[in-house]
Amino acid sequence: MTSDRESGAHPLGDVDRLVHEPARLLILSQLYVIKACDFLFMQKQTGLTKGNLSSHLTKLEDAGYVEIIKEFAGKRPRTLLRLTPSGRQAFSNHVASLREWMANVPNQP
Amino acid sequence: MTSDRESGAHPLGDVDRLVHEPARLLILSQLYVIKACDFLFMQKQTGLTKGNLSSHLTKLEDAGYVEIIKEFAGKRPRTLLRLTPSGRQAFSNHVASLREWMANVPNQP
DNA sequence: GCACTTAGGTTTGCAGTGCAAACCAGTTTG
DNA sequence: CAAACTGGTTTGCACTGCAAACCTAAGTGC
Repeated sequence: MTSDRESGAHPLGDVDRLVHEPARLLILSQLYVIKACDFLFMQKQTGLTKGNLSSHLTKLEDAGYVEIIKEFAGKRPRTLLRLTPSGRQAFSNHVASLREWMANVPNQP
Repeated sequence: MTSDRESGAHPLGDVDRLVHEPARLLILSQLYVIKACDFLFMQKQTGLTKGNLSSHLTKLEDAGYVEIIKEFAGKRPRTLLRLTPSGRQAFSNHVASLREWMANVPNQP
């Protein structure tokens, strides 16, 4: 019964996979800077398909990382996206982990 | 018939998901520095379970990113791991993409 | 008024993946 | 000889990312 798994105290060992996903990194990094935008703007910025973007957003919303506000602009629906405080925190932590990890990766091939 | 998907020329848009996986980032970054090691050493370093490590290594081998050399140390089998040139290249590219992307992420919350 | 298109997304189907548990061949120990 | 350990590999499964298909409401041609 040797316990097989070791400590796991590595910078990347217990990374938040919800944040680590590339598409979501793009979404979060946008919101991290611009505070709020609508669905279509985000689609342009990230290059994702609507379906794809929609499901990533839902996932981020379920995690409490982004707030999805639906309102009407005139008579047309519009979806506003905003980073929640805990989303901001999670993203910031993730980037910090990456930076820390990368600090140990030498530059020269 | 609006084409839905946009260019996708973002730094993270077409990231190599084989490399991006956290467990594999750990493996590759180890090999990037130490040139070669055996299975158990890698397990200690990464904190992965054997099964998990084994399957990640197989995947990296299939991709041509690591070389898995089986030999005997006395009477006991030993598995040596080494980064291939293309693995080194792929990892290096990936880190470069991350660095580039992170350069646009502001430090302050 | 009525068909058709467009905007703005959501839901569905499916292939691919990461994970640990179960397994296995060979070796050492009691 | 049996039990336990080494050094891994294979299996089973739940989850996930993706694009295609779908949906509802607003505009447009006639």
